Amino acid sequence: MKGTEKLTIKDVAKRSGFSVATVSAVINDVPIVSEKSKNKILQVIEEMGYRPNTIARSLKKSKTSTLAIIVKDITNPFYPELISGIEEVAWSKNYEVFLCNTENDIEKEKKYIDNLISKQVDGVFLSTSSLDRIVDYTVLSDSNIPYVFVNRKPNVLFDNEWFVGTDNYAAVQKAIRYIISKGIKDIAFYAGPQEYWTFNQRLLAFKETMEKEGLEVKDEWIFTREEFNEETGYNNTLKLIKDSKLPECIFCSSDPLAFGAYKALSENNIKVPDDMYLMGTDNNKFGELIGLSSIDMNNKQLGREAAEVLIDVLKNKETQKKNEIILPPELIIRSSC
Amino acid sequence: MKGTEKLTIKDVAKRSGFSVATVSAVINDVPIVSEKSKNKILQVIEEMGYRPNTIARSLKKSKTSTLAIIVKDITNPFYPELISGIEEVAWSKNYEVFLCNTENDIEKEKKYIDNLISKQVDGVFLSTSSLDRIVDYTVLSDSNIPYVFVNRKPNVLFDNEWFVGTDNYAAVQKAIRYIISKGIKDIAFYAGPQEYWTFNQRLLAFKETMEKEGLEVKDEWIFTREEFNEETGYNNTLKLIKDSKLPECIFCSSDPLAFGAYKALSENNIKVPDDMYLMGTDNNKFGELIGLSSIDMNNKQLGREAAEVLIDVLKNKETQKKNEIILPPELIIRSSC
DNA sequence: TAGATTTTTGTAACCCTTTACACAAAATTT
DNA sequence: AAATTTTGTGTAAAGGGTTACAAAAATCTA
Repeated sequence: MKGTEKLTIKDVAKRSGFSVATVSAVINDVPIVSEKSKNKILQVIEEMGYRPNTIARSLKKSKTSTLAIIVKDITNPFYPELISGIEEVAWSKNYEVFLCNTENDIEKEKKYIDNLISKQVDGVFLSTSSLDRIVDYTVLSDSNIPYVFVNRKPNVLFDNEWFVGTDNYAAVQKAIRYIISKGIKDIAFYAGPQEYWTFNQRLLAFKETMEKEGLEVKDEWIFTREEFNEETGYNNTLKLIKDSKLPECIFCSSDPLAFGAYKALSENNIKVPDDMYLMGTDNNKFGELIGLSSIDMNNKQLGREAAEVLIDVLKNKETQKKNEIILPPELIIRSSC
Repeated sequence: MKGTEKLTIKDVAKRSGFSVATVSAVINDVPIVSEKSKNKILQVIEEMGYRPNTIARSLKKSKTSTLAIIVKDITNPFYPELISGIEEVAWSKNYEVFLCNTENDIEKEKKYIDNLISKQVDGVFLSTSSLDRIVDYTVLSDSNIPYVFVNRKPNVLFDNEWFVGTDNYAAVQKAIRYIISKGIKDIAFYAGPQEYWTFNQRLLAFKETMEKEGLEVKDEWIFTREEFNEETGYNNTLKLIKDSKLPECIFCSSDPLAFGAYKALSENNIKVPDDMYLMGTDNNKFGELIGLSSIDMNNKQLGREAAEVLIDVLKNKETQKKNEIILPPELIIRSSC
C-alpha cells in the first residue's frame, strides 16, 4: 500500500477493532493474544503496510538494537573482512550497525563516541585502541554501553571490558620458526607502529623467538616506522638495500609492507624467493598475485566472535565468557618462502 | 562525571534553575536565551556530563540524523573507498551511517530496507541496484525517505530518484582508444555480469568504440560470466589460451578479473606486456604490484558527491541539482600496456 | 446456573525531547 | 510613573510506542 501518511499503532488498532495494547503484544510476540485475534491483527498490519516506529520503541525500552563499529580507516584492507564478520552476526541477531571511520583523528573518535552515547547504541566495537588509551572509552561504560576491543587492545583491560583478537605472538612465532626451519638465519623485521598492541606483540614474538633459537637480531634490520603501508615497506627496503649486507628474509608485520618491499626488490632485481624470502602478515587476498606467504589472522571469524561476545554481554549483562578471547592464526605458505 | 544514573534535560533544568524549555533552547542553539542564562546552563550541562537523548529528539522531530548505505559485499575492494567518501561528508554534516551488507541476498536486502524504514533513517545510499529493479526501492519514497543510487542504477530513473555515478561508457571508450592508439587490433573483453548498469555500459562502450574504429569484435573474445572476481578472470584466460589464436590485449571490466588473468598468463608463460597487453578497471591500489594499467573511477569522490546530493535533498526537499550526476573517470597507465 | 478461574483485552502512564503559546520581567517610550 | 514594547522563561501537549494493572469475556466447576 502506497501513501505518505504515517501509520501508527493506533491506526492499526482502530482498523482491526482491537486496542493498541493487543496490537503491540502481537507485534512483540507476547503470547497473550488468542490465535484468532492475532491473525486478524497481522492481516490488518499486512494490509495497511504498517511498520512499527522503532524510534518510539527505543525510547520506551531504552534499547535501540543498534551497534557501532569504530575503525581507523576503512580502506585498510584488513577492516572489510572484520566488518563483514561483525555485520553477519549482528544481522542474524537483529542489530543494525553504525560504521564510524575515525580517519586517525582522535578528536573525531571522541566525538563519535559522544554521538554514539547520544544515539543510545546498545554496544560498540572498538578497533582503534592504542596501548596507552589515548581515548577514554570508559565514558561508554559510564553510560551503560558495553564495548569490546577487536584486534587491538589497550595495555590493561579493565573490568567490564572485553577483547577479541588473534594471537599475534603465536602468529609471528610460528612464521619465524617456519622460516628458520628453511635454514634461514638472517631475518629483517618490518615491525610497524609500536603503539598498537598487534604490532607490539609481533615484534616481541620476533625478538623472543630469535633469541630462543639462538639467532642474532640486528638492530639495523628492525624497522619500527610509524606506518605499515606500502610506502613504508618500499622505503624500508631501499634503505636495507643500501646497507652492505642483505638479510636472507624480510618479515613484514603487514601485507602492504610486504607489497612495498616486493616492489623495491623487483626494481633492484632482487628475486623472490631466489635471492630473498619474503613474508607478510594478514593474508590480504591480493598477496596471491605475487605468491606472498603470509599469516591469515582470520579476520572474518574475528568479527563474528566479537559480535557474539558483545551481543552475549548485551543479553546477559554478565557473560559467562571470559574477558579475553584469542583466536589462532594460520600460516599461509606460498612461493615467496 | 561518572555514574550510571541517566541524566535527562529535567535534571539539568532543576540543577540550573531554569525550565526544560530554556535548556532545550540552549542545546538547540535557538537564539532566544540571554547570554548569561545560556552560559550558566552550558556550564551545568558540562558539570553533570549531560548528553541529550537523541532518540527522544528523533521521535519528536521525526528526523534521526542517520543515513544508511546498502552494498552487496563490503569485501569487494571497490566499496571501502566509496564508503569512506560517504562517511566523510556525512560526518561533516552531522549524520551517522548504517552499513548494510546484503551478501548478494535479495531477501536480506528487502528486510534491510524494511528495517531502515522502521528505524526512520533520513536517507539511503543504494549501491546494489540491478538494471531491472529486482528490489522495489519505492517503499522508501513511500515512507518519505529519499535515496540515491550510487555507482549502479536501474534502467530507468523515476521521479524522486537520484543517481551519482562515474561515466563507465567514457571510461572504456577512452581506454580502448588508448589501446588502439598503441597499434593493437585484437582485444578480448571480460565484461562481467550484464545485469548491472556499470558492466552493461562498459561492454556497450567496447562494442561501439571498436565498431567506430572499424575493428572486429569477436564473440569468442567476449566473456560475460556472472562474476567479476579473480577466479572468473583466471578461468576466462585459461579458456582463451586454449583457443588457437590469442588476442593482443585483454581488457577487464574489473581489476580482480585482471588479477586472475595475470595469474593465468604468468602460469602459461605469457608475458605482460611483451606478449599480451592487460588493462583493468577500478584502479585497485594493489594493481600497482603488477604494473596493471587501469581506470580510476574516482570512488571516494563518488561517495562524497553522493552524500552531498542526498543531504542536499534532505535539506531542501527539492534540490536544484539534477537527478543524475556523472563523474569523469581517469585513465591510469602503468607497465601492463 | 452461580461462582470461581482463566484468558483476553483495554486504559493510561511513561520514556525524553521539542515547541507553541502564555506569561512575567525588563527595557523603552511617552 | 504609566503604558508599551521587547526579551526571557515556563507550562503542557505532543511524538509513537510499551506495559502494569484493571476490567471484561470466556471457560470451567460443582
